[in-house]
Amino acid sequence: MNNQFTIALHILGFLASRGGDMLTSEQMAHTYGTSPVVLRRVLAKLQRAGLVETQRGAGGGSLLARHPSAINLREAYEAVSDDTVMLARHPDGCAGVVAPVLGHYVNGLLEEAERAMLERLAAVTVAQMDRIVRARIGRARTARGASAGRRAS
Amino acid sequence: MNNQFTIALHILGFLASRGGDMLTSEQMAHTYGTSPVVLRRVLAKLQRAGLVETQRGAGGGSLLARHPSAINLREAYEAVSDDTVMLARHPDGCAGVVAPVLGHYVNGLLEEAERAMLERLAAVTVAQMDRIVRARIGRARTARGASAGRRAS
DNA sequence: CAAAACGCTACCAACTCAGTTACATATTGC
DNA sequence: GCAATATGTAACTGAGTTGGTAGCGTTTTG
Repeated sequence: MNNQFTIALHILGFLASRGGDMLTSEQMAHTYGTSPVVLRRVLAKLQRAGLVETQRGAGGGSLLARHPSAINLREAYEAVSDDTVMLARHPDGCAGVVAPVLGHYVNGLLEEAERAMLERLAAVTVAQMDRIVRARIGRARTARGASAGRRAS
Repeated sequence: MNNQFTIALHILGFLASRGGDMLTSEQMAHTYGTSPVVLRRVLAKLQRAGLVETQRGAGGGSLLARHPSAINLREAYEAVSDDTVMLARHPDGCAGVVAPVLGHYVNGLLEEAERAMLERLAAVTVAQMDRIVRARIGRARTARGASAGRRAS
């Protein structure tokens, strides 16, 4: 469920970059380099979480269910991670006096560490992501144009 | 390599709780609920990272290589995670104009999110962990004693 | 030399997961 | 209604991962 997060970010970022256009799973799968079915598996989770909407049939596809500024990356992570934790937890039923107490404390720590990561993800919205990607593409384009101009002159 | 982190924390915490005693992999494996070989696989990594020292032969075992206050949990994590990243990265070779740029940016974000988690882990030392576990065990003991006393009276 | 303990390799069973195939369903446009 | 297009989903497969086990060698103690 970890690679799915990367696919989810691709979907959200790609949809945002098209500014409201509907895109088919085929298109998104191709640009990511995977199969439409794999991509749709992620799309189904994002849909269940209310982040995208999809329409079936001819001319169908998917688009963002909310404004890009109202979707943060933590939501995307939670949409694709089915109740699994990132860091494995200490098992129950450890023997002795120390181990069970230690295990309980460690589990709390692991939870905190994960929360730190999720909060970092929550601080980024799809809109911010889109803005930066657009800027980079624009910069690359002008740089190319400038160097082409220099080369031409 | 993720469950190994939990085992690593068990090892470090358990060794600290014994205050410098040498413990065999058998003892530590039993309290965690796994086999000595599995535990030694983690022990080998901790040893390579310089966190524990082990002695072979009869009467052998392992102990912390440094003072518990000089070992933080991030070191433990890096000792057991062999160059693997926690969050899968965006693949190379995406098609189109947007996807490669988006992928590059997303990878930076994932790195930041992981760093946030590691920094949270780095803020905790084995000594702090040990102090809290000791306190909890002590509290549980007095509570048991008090309720036993109340019951007896 | 025997016992205890680690070190390491090889192998197995279970699990996960991306990818593929196949088929059902929904929508559009003729 | 029919054909074309797209999603929805289930089943299967092959690769990779991992915890557990067994076996053998090595080191240390007594």
